[in-house]
Amino acid sequence: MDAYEAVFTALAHPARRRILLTLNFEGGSMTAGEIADIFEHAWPTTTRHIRVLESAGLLHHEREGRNRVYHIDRRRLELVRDWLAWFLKDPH
Amino acid sequence: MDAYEAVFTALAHPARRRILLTLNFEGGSMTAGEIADIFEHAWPTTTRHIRVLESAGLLHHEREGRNRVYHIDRRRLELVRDWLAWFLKDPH
DNA sequence: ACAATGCTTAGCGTCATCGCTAAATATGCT
DNA sequence: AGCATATTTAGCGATGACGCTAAGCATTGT
Repeated sequence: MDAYEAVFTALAHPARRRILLTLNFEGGSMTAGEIADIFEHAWPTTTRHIRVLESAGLLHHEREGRNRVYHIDRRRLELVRDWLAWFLKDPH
Repeated sequence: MDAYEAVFTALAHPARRRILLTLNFEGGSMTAGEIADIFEHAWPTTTRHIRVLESAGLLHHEREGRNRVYHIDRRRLELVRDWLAWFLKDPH
């Protein structure tokens, strides 16, 4: 699966966009539990969304005791910005 | 369906991203047939992709004889750029 | 009026996505 | 060791996305 494909697919679901936004405004790092708490969804549902984001390279995680702390990778979003640049070259 | 949802969903499929890119480089306008020709897909498949793009507001069309000419709406892509801005505020 | 061209609509099959619940795993606490 | 906490993995069911073929419309040309 190529990079664009993975990233655009990851961004296609509102829950996943919301995870990224929340993570962003919380400073870039949150535990799985904190992320799960922003949704009404059952936790495993959120776990899967997180996995999609992570395998798109938009997140990565590290263990911290029994928590997993997820970090946003903002650089990965530049891929989208770069794709957009083909269209929005001239700022108007 | 809200605007972000429609646009991000539309961009999630490689065929649809390719339609936009091709349209962009061909000057912004192409007939349905020209668009269909860039794919191996059966024509109705492309018709549906076009419809997804159009209902996301990324395309609109007009009749011209028996052709339908599709135009890209680049302004609609600014929605994505604006969403990205939350993350990529400081240019780096 | 008829045929050809350009394109869409209808409808089907298959596979992926997304929600769920139940069970497993890993770490920490007593 | 045993229990609680944090989180994932497994697996199910419903719905939707996406490919296809066949049929339908509209416009143009003879």
